[in-house]
Amino acid sequence: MFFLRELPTRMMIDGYVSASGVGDVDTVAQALSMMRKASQLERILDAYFSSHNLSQLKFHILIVIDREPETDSLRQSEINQRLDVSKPVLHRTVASLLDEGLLVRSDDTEDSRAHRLALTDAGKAMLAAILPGYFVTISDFMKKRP
Amino acid sequence: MFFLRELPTRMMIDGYVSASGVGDVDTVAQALSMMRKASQLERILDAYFSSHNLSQLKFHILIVIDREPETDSLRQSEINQRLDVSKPVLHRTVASLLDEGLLVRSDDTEDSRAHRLALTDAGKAMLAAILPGYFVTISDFMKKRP
DNA sequence: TCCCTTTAGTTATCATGATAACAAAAGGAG
DNA sequence: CTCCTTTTGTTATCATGATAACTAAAGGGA
Repeated sequence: MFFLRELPTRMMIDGYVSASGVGDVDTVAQALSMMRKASQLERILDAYFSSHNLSQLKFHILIVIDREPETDSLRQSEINQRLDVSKPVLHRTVASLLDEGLLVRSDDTEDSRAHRLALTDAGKAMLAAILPGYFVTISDFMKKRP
Repeated sequence: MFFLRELPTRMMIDGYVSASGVGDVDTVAQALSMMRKASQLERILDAYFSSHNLSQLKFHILIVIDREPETDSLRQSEINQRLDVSKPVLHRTVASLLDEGLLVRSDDTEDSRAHRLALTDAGKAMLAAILPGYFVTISDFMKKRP
């Protein structure tokens, strides 16, 4: 999360940077602007997910399973390869999705340590319900803050 | 935080979006790319701050006090006007900075509820020590991922 | 086969974000 | 001045991110 409401002007960055003579002022200004904008959009999306009793991470878990071309289920470790999140957090969040009935777990026939995770009908319905608003929210934000 | 390692292709987005006929595919793809990039940079910066026993928020608190043109101290509420963070989190983090000796607190002569928060010499030294690496880190990242 | 390393998942604990609800002081209308 | 509202700061509690350390199964080489 990037908290600064008012970004530093190029002059301010220059005051900090050129004292040390490192880095490019315009590039830094552009990066700060990107981080601020992304944080604002993240706040808006979090509120949207929250209103559907979901979170960004839960949504991403559902999405990576849903978009898999060959199969309709993934192992936790396979989800981990696709999502940049720690194992314990993924574990806890998957447990929560199982509890809420959006995912089902079945044994993996090839590895007794692992399980396969698939969307339930409720999980598919949740994705279908949430996706249009997700894209509209993003489009609207980008329109207002290009 | 935006977790998806591999962004959806425009075709995939189109598969999701055009089913509902809402939003612009290219705009959404651009927004997702921005969020992913910002999250990656945030991870790198968090690691950098962490190596100095700091955090993004602590850094931003120091910065907004330091860059104030008229005065060398701010109230907690004034910091809150400049940083997009909740009051309790700001309170806790300011307490931590006071504890670490990077900030000092003095009474506010005009409002007995409030206090004024200023950088200590250690706080100024911390900023001076961390800023060059901060800008270099951002510059390097943007160079590698334009 | 036996042993060592790697992989899958889990548990415990901590760090850092949020909201709700509160006290106390300030401020303003009558 | 008195009362009501707003502002400032705080506490309690929860949500969600991380690391460290663990078990159990799989896999691979001598």
